[in-house]
Amino acid sequence: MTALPQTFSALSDPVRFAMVERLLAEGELPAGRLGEGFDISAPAVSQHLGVLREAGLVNRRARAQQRLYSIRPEGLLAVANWADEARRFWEASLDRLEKVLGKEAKKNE
Amino acid sequence: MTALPQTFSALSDPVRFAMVERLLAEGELPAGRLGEGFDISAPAVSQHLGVLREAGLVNRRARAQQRLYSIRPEGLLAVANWADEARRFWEASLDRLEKVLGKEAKKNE
DNA sequence: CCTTTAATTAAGGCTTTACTTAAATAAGAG
DNA sequence: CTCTTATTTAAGTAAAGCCTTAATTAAAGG
Repeated sequence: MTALPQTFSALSDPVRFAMVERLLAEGELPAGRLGEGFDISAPAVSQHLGVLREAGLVNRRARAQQRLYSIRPEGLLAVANWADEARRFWEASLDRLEKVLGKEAKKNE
Repeated sequence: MTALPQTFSALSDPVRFAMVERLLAEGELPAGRLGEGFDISAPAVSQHLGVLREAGLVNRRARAQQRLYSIRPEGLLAVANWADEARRFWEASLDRLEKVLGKEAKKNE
C-alpha cells in the first residue's frame, strides 16, 4: 500500500535529493533555477523533476513559460512517519535487550 | 557528508525494504529466513543483504554456517532526522504562507 | 573424510535509469 | 508574425541494477 520504495527511489539520486533540499530551503523555484550547479542539460533537469513529481514529492504550476516547483509535504511526511515508526521498533528491541542483560547481571550477582 | 541518497537507494527496492521491515518487526534473522516469501534465489538474497550492509542499514554476525542480520539503528536514524528537519522546513513555509493569507484576510475585512 | 547445510562470490544476461542532442510546445517581447 | 526564453518530449546510448546458474567457502554431522 505504502509506495515508500518509490519515494526512496526518487530521493536516491544525488541530483534529485539536492533539488528537494533546495526546495525545502528556498521554497518554490522554476525548473531553470533548480538545474543550476549540476552541469547537466535542461532535459535532464526536466526528467529529474518528472521523477520527483511522479513520486508525489513536488507540485508544479505554470507562470508564463516557467514551471514553478515546490515541495508537496505528503510525500516527505510519509518518510518521516515511517522512520519514526521504525525508531519505535528498534527502541523496543533495545528494551528487550536490556531486560536480557538485566537478567544476566542478576545471574552474576 | 550525509550519504542519505545511498541509504534511500538501498531502501528503494521493494525486496530490501521488506527485509528491513521484517528485521524491525522480528529482530535478528539469518539470511535464509530473510529470503522467504520472495521467490528469488539465495544469491539474490545475499546480494540484497550486501547492499543493505554497504548502506550501513544492517549488521551481520556469524553463527555456525548462518549469517545473522539485524538492524543498525544509525542508518535509519539518519533518515528520521532528515525527514524531521525537512518537516520543520515546510512548516516554516506554511507559517509564512499563513502570514500572507492573514494579511489578505485583513485587506478583505 | 565425505556429505549436508548455509551462504557467498563469479560471470553473464536482460531491464531500467540517467544522460545526451534534436525537435516540439508555449508564452512574452518586438 | 517572428524571435527569444523556458521547458518538455522524443529517440538513442552507456552505465547501473537485479536476476540467474555455476562454482566456492565454511561449518557441522555421521
